[in-house]
Amino acid sequence: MADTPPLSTTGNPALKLDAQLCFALYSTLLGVNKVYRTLLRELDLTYPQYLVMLVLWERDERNVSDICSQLYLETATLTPLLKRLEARGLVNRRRSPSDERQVIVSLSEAGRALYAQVQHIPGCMSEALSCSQDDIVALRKQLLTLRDALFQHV
Amino acid sequence: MADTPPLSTTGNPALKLDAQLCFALYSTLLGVNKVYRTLLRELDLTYPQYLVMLVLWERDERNVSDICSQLYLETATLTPLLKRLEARGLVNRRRSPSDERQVIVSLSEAGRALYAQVQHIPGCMSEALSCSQDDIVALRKQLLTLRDALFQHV
DNA sequence: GCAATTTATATTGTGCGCGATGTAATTGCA
DNA sequence: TGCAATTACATCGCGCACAATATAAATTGC
Repeated sequence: MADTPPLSTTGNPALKLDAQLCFALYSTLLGVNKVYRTLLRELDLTYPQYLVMLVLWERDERNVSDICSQLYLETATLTPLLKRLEARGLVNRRRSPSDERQVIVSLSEAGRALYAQVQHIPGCMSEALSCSQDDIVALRKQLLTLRDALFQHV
Repeated sequence: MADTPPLSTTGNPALKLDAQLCFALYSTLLGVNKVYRTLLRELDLTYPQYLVMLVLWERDERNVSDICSQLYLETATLTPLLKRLEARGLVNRRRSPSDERQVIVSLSEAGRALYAQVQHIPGCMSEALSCSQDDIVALRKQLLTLRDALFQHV
């Protein structure tokens, strides 16, 4: 039954695209990225670069693995990204004197100053989501539960 | 106020990473991809490739822009992906005789046969999400509402 | 009937995102 | 003390994802 030729009327309903939570997540994120691209274009930042700036604005002087774990990314992703931010003059990178294996990432003056230029972004995104603040809070909570389950599973 | 040096106690609360719905979405999708990578490794498929196969299993013989619009992707993303699936022998690509601009994508015999090998995947993913079916349905619905708002906004 | 426009797909360049692998610094422990 | 194991980061290769651009086919307007 399950492995018969997949005609739309006979296929496994769980394999239908429009039934899948993961595709809803995936395609929604495509939309999020699209909106962020327009919001961040004038700052010449990508969304992942913006995320790195957000974590540094919250707490400066962090090593790479700190940033990795907060953003759920691998160093293979962040090392080149941080080098691009350094090349743009937004962050500095230096080895920790106490542990030469660690690279300490810190905001440059320009990186700190950029904070003033992103104040409107949460509001713009909120508007794009056109969704009540209560819904946003509830949805965020549900997603974090999912995220924990997914990362725990692997 | 908003553009003072971003100390963690004085910064704009809306710019805190852990308050952001979009980061919850982003990081949750990283987890989804991680789980799919392990599930799809034995089939040697990536998640976007799996999505293309899903849409073809639902309805075969579709042109590229059909697939693009159903997956919310651009042709610049799908054209190389489809060529890789063709090189793997899972799909065929041919120009439409009635409109030479269109490329019709269809399942090969191997592509159809692969359907039998993915029957367990929704169940595995469901388990990884460790979340009630009702929650999944509700969450999916909320995400689709968000997605519509985001794509309408741009 | 043919130029202008639109449509469908392809190409190029840039930036993620990560598995696999490498290297140097540090730690642990016999 | 010495050396194996671990940790922190970097590098490489591949596959998305898309903006910008190109090209050819089809359609429209006149």
